Amino acid sequence: MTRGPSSTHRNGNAMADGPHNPLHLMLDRLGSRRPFGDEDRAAILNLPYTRQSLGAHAYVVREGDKPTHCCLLLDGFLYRHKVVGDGGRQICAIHIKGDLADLQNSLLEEADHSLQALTPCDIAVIPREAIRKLAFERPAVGEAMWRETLIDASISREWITNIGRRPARRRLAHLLCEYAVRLEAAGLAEREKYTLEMTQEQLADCTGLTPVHVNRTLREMDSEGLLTRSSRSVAVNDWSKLVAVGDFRPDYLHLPKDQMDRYQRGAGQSRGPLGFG
Amino acid sequence: MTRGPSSTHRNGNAMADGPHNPLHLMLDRLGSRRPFGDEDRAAILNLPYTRQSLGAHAYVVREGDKPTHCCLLLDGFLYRHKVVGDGGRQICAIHIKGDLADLQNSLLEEADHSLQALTPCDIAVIPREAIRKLAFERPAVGEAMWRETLIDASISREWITNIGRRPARRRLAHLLCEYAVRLEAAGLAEREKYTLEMTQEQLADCTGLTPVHVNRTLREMDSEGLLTRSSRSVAVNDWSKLVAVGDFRPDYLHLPKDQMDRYQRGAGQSRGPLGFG
DNA sequence: CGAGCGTTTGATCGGTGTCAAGGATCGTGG
DNA sequence: CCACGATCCTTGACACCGATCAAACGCTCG
Repeated sequence: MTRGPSSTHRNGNAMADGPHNPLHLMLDRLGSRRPFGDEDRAAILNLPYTRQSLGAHAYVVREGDKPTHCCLLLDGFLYRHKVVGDGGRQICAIHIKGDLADLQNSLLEEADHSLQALTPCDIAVIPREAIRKLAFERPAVGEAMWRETLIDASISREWITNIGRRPARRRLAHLLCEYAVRLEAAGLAEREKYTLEMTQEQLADCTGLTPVHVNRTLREMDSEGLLTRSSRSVAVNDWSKLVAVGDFRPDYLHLPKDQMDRYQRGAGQSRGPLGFG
Repeated sequence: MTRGPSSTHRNGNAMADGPHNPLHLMLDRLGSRRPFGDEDRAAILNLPYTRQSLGAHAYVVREGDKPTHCCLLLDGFLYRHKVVGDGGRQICAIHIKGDLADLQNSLLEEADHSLQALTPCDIAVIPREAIRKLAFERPAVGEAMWRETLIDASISREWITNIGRRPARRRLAHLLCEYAVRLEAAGLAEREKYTLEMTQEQLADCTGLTPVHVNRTLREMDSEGLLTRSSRSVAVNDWSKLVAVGDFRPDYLHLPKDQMDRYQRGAGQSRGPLGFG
């Protein structure tokens, strides 16, 4: 239940940019908007890190911890959540391969929420001091990291809106759209056919609903032909319809422009009133 | 309804740190955790800015805009909100005097939500390029600004949790606690007696409830003696009880340590089960 | 084959939303 | 200083979405 088993260690050195350095993932992510110069690249690839494997449900950070490291997700899925006084759990973010899952812990002293493995994961754990040093010595990298945290915050705002102002159907559809677009944008799946690595209980914790109600709603959407489920995988039968039901506009994901165009108007709707109640 | 009337202009110059420079507010906020050196201080105080007065409901930024400036709130209250397809509004943040209300717009190209005046406001509007330049040339300042955005994100996560997993009573109580603590921490009011600059409709838009239900719930809390309302001001009769009802733990606000101690345990409860349903 | 977990289903309850109307308050102009 | 309109607050009756409780079902993996 806590930290996973296998763990290799390795430090920055002259061979840092060998092809199997997992920090390439971080480099790609941070450099996606504007490519880095050689020195910036080298600085990222020379970051010290420890590689770890986590079993499902393993904690990376617990609420209240004073984190010493940040976490780059190399494979699998992580989620972040908070717990309320009566035991309820609220998931406030899902992370996919390539995400820097808790950059905020590099500057804030105490973790205000927990970070946990959704599926078995591989992560690279980077000392928070190294992250800070990099951020402030190499402005281009610092900007990219700051930017990542800002996008994370933008997604949080959309979740607030989703949970606060959309009924269950739309709420779930919106989550499915977001998940699909992020997976596809990361090159991990097609937006119309992917594996949803969440139980219905976890979906409920993302959306502020009950597992039972998630079940009924999903089932309803399935029987209407909106989507097709089998075990954990989801096939979206009609993307533009799902977008309409979910009231989904991807602007808040702040994707690179070329990617944005693919989602901008799944069916032509944008700000107008909603179809497909 | 849009931008307010009066507007003086002024640029960075040798007299920048005169006593009436409104950027002192920014300096105090950013330097609250760790004081700046002289050069950092000067760099902040020499930032170019334009001063503006806004009427209530005036927009500073609209969703979809490509902002060219960031906004330092000198006086009054601002709020940020998103609108869903069927017209519902969700407020996702409240800003008080001294807040840098939309720092994210310094790095993200397109505003993913609107920024609007809750009350008549004075703001200083700073070119986004100047903010970026400052952030990356003066690491100590950049770190403080990044940190501000991270705290903002932390509050967003708490709102997700509040809206997603707490019933109306707790939800409202939580919001009242947060507001009180932030006001007091900024030296603007006492946490047990302050003016709540929001209509019940706006409270509803913060909490994902209906105005009618906000009214009943508030009224119920009033008649129970939890709080006393008169026009817009709120007197908290029993802080520790409100904290208990609101399931409020202030850690997520990441206040400076000395301030934190005052709120940490209003009544001794912390993670345990809740009293006062 | 059994245990454990996740899904499905039905019956019922209750918290919040909706609709509608009346009352209070406040700023503004006559 | 009063009248007026606009905005906000208050209240009641009722509807409904989603929660709760409880049980059975179906995978999947030792």
